[in-house]
Amino acid sequence: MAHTYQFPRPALTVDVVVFALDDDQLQVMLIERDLEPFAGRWALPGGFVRVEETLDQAARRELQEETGLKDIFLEQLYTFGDVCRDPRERVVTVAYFALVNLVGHDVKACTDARNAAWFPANDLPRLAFDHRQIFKMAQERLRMKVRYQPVGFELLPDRFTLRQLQQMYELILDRKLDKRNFRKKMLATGVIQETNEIEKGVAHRAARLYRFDKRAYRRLTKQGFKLDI
Amino acid sequence: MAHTYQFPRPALTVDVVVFALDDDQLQVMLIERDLEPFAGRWALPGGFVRVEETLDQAARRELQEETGLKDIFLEQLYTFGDVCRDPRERVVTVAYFALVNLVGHDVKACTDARNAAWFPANDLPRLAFDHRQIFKMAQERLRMKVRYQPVGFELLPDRFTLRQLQQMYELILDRKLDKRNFRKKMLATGVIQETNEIEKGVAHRAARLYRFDKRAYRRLTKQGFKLDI
DNA sequence: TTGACTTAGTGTAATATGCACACTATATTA
DNA sequence: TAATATAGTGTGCATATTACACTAAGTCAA
Repeated sequence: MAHTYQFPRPALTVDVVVFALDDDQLQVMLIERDLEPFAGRWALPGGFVRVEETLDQAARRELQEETGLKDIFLEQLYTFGDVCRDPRERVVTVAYFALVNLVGHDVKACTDARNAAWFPANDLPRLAFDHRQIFKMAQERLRMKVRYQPVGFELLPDRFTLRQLQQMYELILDRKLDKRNFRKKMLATGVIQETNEIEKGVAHRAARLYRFDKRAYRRLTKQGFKLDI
Repeated sequence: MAHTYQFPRPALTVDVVVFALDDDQLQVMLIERDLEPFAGRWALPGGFVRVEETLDQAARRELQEETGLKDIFLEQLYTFGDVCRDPRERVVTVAYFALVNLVGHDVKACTDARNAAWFPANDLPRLAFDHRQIFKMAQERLRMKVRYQPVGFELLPDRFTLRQLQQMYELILDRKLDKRNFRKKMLATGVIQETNEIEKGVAHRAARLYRFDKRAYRRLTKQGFKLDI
């Protein structure tokens, strides 16, 4: 079925930069393209926006179809509209970034038979289209955002140690932080709460587990906060 | 001439929230719609993206066509893609925000015979479509941005007094600032330079004029800065 | 010319925040 | 039970933030 318009229209897509946290690496989800252009090259998950769905819905749908990830933190990043970013025709893409904790989110390799895999954020392969540029903006946004919003908890499991939390910040910001100052500041914000549990299965003194206080979390997500680290 | 695609495509537009600074008000540029839907209602300037132009180019072109404004500060804000934001058909719009100083930028009422005018930001009329929501996000972005980037100088004339600069911050942030602390901090950033000139035609002691240091300005625009006011 | 008025321009002291820094406690494993 | 690995904790110095009030210089009108 054909659709006809008086004036030519750009195609509209969404692309998603999904970040996850490995033990000691920040990871990004990529899929392998099987069609031209850039067949065989890795690319960000994404696809066309349908006329009956919002942009957010399109991003979530494509993400689930291509990687199996669902119900994750997703936020609009920027819209890329260079005329020649796709060699075939004019394609404007609304880029998103997403954060997910690896525990409880299996990546299936997936409905449209494309290969999906995690790559370390600081060692990505060559990407299709302008996806490298999109990734860089997502990384920059994550760095900025993490400093004044309690974002990033989405990268951790439900219960976590302060060590894990600090390591997350260190991976995102790409620098070492002082343990005592970090704990002091983080606890002062009130976003995390002590639990009675401690971690299990470690070959040394076990650390206390914390969880984040959803009430404070929501409040600070709106108001912003100063975690000047 | 008709254009046919295999799948339906949303229309793609740009809309621009233009801020300017009056003596004692933050102003926003609006145009009066002469066509349905929302005929007679005020709306943000904007229009369709052409396939041979980037999104930024589209925003600049529409702005010039509808308001006569050109060569102004322009930055992408967010892309609005709710399914029913335009009652006629699916329209996705890439919103921009712009800053302009009123001196030297006449608003003509304009090529496509629509009425263009400035309105005080805190007393806008009812707007067409979801433009109220777009405006609110632009205002919020401006508030956030002004605190850690030397943006906002675009709202002032080439030479300005510290009083004008402080008033601009007060209007954007909607709160009073301490004069001495403001001057201290602002001068400490190094973005503004003293000139030998003083203001003219005022009925009281004339204030020194300053200009902003373009070199420092560009550096701090990239690096970010902390003007914790 | 002078007095009234209006805004420009300036410094300090108290408080809060940021930052650097090292040892003891507790669990596991051999 | 000794070795090892990480957890967990406080202080002092430097810097930044804030609150706050008077004199200086110009215009204008009587």
